[in-house]
Amino acid sequence: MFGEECSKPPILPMNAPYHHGDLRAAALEMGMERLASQVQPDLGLRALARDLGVSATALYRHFPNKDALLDALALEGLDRLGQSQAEAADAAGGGLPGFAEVGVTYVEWAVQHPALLRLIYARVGKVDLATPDPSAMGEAFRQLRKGIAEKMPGDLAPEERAAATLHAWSLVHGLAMLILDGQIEYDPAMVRKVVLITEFRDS
Amino acid sequence: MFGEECSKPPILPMNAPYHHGDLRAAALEMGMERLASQVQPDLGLRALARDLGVSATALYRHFPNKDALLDALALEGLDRLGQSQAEAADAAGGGLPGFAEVGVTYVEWAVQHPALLRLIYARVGKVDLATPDPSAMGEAFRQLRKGIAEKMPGDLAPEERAAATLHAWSLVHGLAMLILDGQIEYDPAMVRKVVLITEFRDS
DNA sequence: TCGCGATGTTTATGCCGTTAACATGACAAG
DNA sequence: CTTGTCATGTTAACGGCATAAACATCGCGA
Repeated sequence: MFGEECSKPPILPMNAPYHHGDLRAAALEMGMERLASQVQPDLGLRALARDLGVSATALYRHFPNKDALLDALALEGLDRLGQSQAEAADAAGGGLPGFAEVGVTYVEWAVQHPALLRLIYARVGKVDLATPDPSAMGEAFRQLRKGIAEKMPGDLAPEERAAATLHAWSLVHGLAMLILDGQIEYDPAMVRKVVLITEFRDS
Repeated sequence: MFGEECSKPPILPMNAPYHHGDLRAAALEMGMERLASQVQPDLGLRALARDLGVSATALYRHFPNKDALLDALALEGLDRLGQSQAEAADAAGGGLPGFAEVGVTYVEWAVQHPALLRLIYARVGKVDLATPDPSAMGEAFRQLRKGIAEKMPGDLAPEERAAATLHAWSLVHGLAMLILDGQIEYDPAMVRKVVLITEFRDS
């Protein structure tokens, strides 16, 4: 396979319990690394398998297809995003300033994890919402939305509240996307200012 | 090629001046058709060529590569979007209500041309902004931004004005993207309400 | 000890974008 | 009218991709 003599794997740890150890985890880890370090990461099954020192089709023992692997990565990213927002909400304390801080955090997280955020929305756009599909993907996103709605302060009427939540989410998402697409340069002060325009004009 | 007898093209018009007539225009037209009628259009060179009744590599006489074809389609879409917004601005008259109407129009256009809007932003994200690249793509987008900024009413300080413009653009873009990704259902009344939250709170 | 199932490999199929070599046919120069 | 040239289109080929099927290997439990 690799050479005529010596052990099979080149430099890999010898304590591999199975053939590889834990290929699924290794693949996800490598995928997350690429999403974190590259702007347009190559997440092809062959490329991944190659750099994992494994044959081209080995990953099919752990994922039914490429989409499943991408979904798993997007799910992990969604979890991290929600976590960052929860931390920001706690750190800022409740109220209007806290809510604004959650929005700013969304944009900053997007800037720090551009490829991952893109993957998340690329994948979430392909799940069928009508079907009662409790796939982790849809559920995680429902959680994210719920989190936003819950942190929304104020004593508005339910309808106004829904509109305000949607407004806030749209604003930070659009701002993040425009920055990621290079349409506007990232300026933390500007981001904060733009987000606060809405939040602090409230009543 | 097609048969042993009769004319070469199956049912195509006989008045084709050249081999095909105008393959470039035909390819772009078919691409736009697919972008308009399909959610996830197949814009592969082979698929396009196949349905155009032409060999797989014929398009390379008119486009250096696939990206160039996609860029041409995105450029056309960008032009149509700008046109829609200009019309909306005129129809609504100036002032704050007119500006809000431009925003609503952006979202509605996105809903009516989802694949095309996606293509636009997918392509515009790949142009290098730093380089003095006066490619039609970058120029068209600068025009779009300028249009938004110009229609922005009010007598704010320049800095406030910039922030408000960015705010408005982010809001409608984010709203459009969330609808396209199926995160929120399209409701014209809700869209209008959400957009107006900002515009009309302006003192 | 043995075998079975999980994991990985090999091989193959059909798609894709892209290139190079060749064919065709419209139009201009002679 | 002839001829040549260039734009346009075709064929064949290369490498890469996702995926499937058949085969190989190894850990672990009966």
